[in-house]
Amino acid sequence: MKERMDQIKKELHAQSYKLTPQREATVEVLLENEEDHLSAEDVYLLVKEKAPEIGLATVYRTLELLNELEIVDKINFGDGVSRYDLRKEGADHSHHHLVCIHCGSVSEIEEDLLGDVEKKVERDWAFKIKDHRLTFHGVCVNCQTEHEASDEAPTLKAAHP
Amino acid sequence: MKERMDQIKKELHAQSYKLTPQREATVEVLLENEEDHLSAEDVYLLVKEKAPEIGLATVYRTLELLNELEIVDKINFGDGVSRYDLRKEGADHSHHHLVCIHCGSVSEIEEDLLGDVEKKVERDWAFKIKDHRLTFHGVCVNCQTEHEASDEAPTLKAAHP
DNA sequence: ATGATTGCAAACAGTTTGCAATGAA
DNA sequence: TTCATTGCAAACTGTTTGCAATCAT
Repeated sequence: MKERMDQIKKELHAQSYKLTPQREATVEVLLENEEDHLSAEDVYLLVKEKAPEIGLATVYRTLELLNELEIVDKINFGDGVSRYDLRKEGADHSHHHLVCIHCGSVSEIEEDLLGDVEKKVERDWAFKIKDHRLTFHGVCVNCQTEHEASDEAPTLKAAHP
Repeated sequence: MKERMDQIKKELHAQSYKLTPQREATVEVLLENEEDHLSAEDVYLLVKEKAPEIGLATVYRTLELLNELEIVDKINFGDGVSRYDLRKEGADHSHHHLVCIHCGSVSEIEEDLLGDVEKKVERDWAFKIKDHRLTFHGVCVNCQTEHEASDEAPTLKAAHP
């Protein structure tokens, strides 16, 4: 985690952006909540604990900056809120998401499942792909078992295989 | 197109929703602009030509209704606007989109490219998929050729193969 | 020293809602 | 007739912006 932070600092410097305490605190929050999909407001509240003077506008500006630097992906699950998802170190694409339509939980698929599909799209549609957004809407394991006999039994325990 | 309209009317009736002129005009607009990805405001302006008294709120309410009935998919390309995409007759999933990061154009892939991927996700993540959102961000054919020698020559003419 | 960055408040944009009036069934 | 639906305006929510003060370099 420390290394990732240093690397991000380096990237900011490389583009001659200043490393302010506010930016540092924001990145810290993102690192500490890698698993989550925080909205700007969420980030704001968490950053406030470390840097109480920070303003919401600064959080927005920082998140936008991180998005431009491709450190973070701005994603959107259809509620009217943008969420910010830290990229894995070295990842060159946004990862996939599973959104449960019962409980609202969001989990991630880090494995890239689109390799073949992208090849096909680039070939058949002559479209040069730079990034993607893939989200599945459905029912997560917990909700499947809670909500009585489903018509198709779940096979695995969840978690990334 | 006429048949699709009748079918939609039937679906409204089936759920005992009333078929008002405003709803009819809205559906008409969606049918006449199937290729586009209209925002609520876009739809509003177009519907106003047929039914000048209509209010924006009614358009929003109608689009939400159509979304619930799965006649339309509410999609979001990351600008802060929801867009409404008419489903193909009988389609049980949202189709895929290609968004050009140069010119902003959006085109559609109607072929379902996710069959295998979904099988894998359902199996390995024990997630019951109900729908998906897949968008590729990249450079469309036009922009590839305009913007000088790209490092990889486009092979096809675009359009759905 | 100096231009980038910040906090604040005000401005915006898209969407939702309360309510009296209207209209489809 | 009767309850869903509409139009309007006002309310809301998330996000952006202008500006003087501040701070990293």
